[in-house]
Amino acid sequence: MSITSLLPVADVGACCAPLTRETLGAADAVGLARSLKALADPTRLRLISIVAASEGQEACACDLTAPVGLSQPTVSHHLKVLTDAGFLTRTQRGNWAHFALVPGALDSVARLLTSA
Amino acid sequence: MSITSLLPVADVGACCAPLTRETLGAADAVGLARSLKALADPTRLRLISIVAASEGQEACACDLTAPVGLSQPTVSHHLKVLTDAGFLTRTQRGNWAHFALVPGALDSVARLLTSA
DNA sequence: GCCGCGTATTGACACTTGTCGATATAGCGG
DNA sequence: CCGCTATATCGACAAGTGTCAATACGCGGC
Repeated sequence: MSITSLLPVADVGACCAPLTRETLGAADAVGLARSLKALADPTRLRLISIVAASEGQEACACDLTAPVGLSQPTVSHHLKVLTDAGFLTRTQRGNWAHFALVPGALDSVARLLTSA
Repeated sequence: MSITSLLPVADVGACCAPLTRETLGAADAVGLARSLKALADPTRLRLISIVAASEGQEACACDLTAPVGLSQPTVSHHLKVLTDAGFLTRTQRGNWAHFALVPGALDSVARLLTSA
């Protein structure tokens, strides 16, 4: 895990004007890039997708390992990255960990990329 | 440059339903991740932003090196990544290279991230 | 034809990242 | 209290990435 991910995360969307409206400051660019980096992995995209498709937009970690076909530690790692980046929330319920979409997090990033 | 970028690029948007509508297939996930990877760098975001803010959404490469404060080869590299990913187009005019935004490319990616 | 200028490519380097096996931690049921 | 199950962390490794200095390429002017 890089140092960068220890800095204030979950600032998704609390940023700036869309890319194409005015030129991005260096700091804003770093922040947006951090969010995009968290998304820029096929496995993580699929995990988000699966969670989003689950009812209540929430899924048990135990149901996430098989679909992506990777080892349990690896999936756990990806879930942590997504959680640290503010796209998922983690709640422990009994013995199981449940991950839910943070409403609006994806949309915030999308809004920054949109020109309209 | 990794092998992946040699595969059919510029397929931005010619993909699939939004992440949150239905679960992403493995292949689609790889494609979207590739697009996001191209964007997930502060320097590249700033380059896009500068190009977008230029008139005609087009800028000369000579005007792009100074603002980001990196060496000329590095900027050239980033511009190539963005071009290969289908976000910019390159046109040589005399001695100078001009880079323009591909209309709708960013929006296509944004649309895949949006739930609405 | 040669030179100078703008841009791209190459080679090298440190750093980051995705992955796994092994291990640690935490909660439940007996 | 003990073992079982689910999840997280650790350590290691290969592969990918951002950066630069050096060099090559291409075009216009002299």
